[in-house]
Amino acid sequence: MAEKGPEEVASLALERFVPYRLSVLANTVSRSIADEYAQRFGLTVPEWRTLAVLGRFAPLTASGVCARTAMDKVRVSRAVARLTSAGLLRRRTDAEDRRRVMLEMSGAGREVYRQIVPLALAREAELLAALSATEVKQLDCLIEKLQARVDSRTRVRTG
Amino acid sequence: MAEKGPEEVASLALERFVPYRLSVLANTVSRSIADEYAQRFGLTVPEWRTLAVLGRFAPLTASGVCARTAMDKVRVSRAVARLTSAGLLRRRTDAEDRRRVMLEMSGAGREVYRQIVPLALAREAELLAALSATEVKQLDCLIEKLQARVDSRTRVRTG
DNA sequence: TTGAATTAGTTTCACTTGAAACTAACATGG
DNA sequence: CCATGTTAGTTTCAAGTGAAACTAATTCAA
Repeated sequence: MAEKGPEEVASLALERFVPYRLSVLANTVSRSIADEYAQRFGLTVPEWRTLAVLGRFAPLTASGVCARTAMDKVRVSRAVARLTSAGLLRRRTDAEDRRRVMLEMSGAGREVYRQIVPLALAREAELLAALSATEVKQLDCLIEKLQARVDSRTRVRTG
Repeated sequence: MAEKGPEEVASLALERFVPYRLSVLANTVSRSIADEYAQRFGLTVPEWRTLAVLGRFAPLTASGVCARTAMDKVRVSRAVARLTSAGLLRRRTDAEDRRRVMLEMSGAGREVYRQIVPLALAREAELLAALSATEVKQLDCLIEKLQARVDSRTRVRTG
């Protein structure tokens, strides 16, 4: 990309480097949303993600949560432990296979979920308000393609 | 976005949720590059970022590194400490203001930099190979707009 | 059967992280 | 001057993290 003479050392403009920019953007976004989850609901990101997938796919096993949240089993295990002791989740050992723990939200969990979903959607909308409808579609498409790219490179680590 | 009847609770498809997707993408990308830096050079991401900005703007103070890497002063302080003890950086107390530490790469640091820059650029190119030239420009533009959006919302924390 | 291999989930441990407290040096108003 | 405030950078401490080790349950092969 950058031209360089015979004696010149290649240099790199960090502020133009896509991996860096993606990382900064994603962290800024995550951080600001995470702060709000923490303040209003006392939830961390792994906890919120766990609720999010249980809101759509309950009951799920812990590994089902892993598969749908891109979190490893250690994070899921801890998120589930905290949510359970906070009374937001119910755990039930599967009778079919007693290694498995079936997870679903309690009434209190559903109540938190009911409140947090519109908030999450509003934050997303607020972010995407920086873009036109066309750009939002472009973004969707670009993320999809880039993720497919890195997935094909990186061996998928299913905890 | 999602339709819902009077009794239905709003739900959220995590796999379509932009903040989540951005986070997963950025982390996958960062992780795969970080693994390579670690294997080949024994460098962490904060260390590499520090070298990257010193490669273009040396000499810099620690807070200059902060400003150009979006890292807080604690991270920079530690990255600088490790790089210095690895012999890749030279620290010199500024005579003008003895609180300040002027940083620049040592010969060994420049050698590592010289090797790591092409590798970083190659990894970026490999990622962007998933996209057409037009899409690369779109990506650039979208990241810019989204970052500007979150910067205007989030108070900038200059350590 | 039964013993080896596999799978689900938890715990341990060494490491990273960042807010807050801290140290040292500079600036400024009285 | 000197006391008060501010700035540069470091250290502390209480979390979060994930690889590896672990426990317990299931499957599979001989």
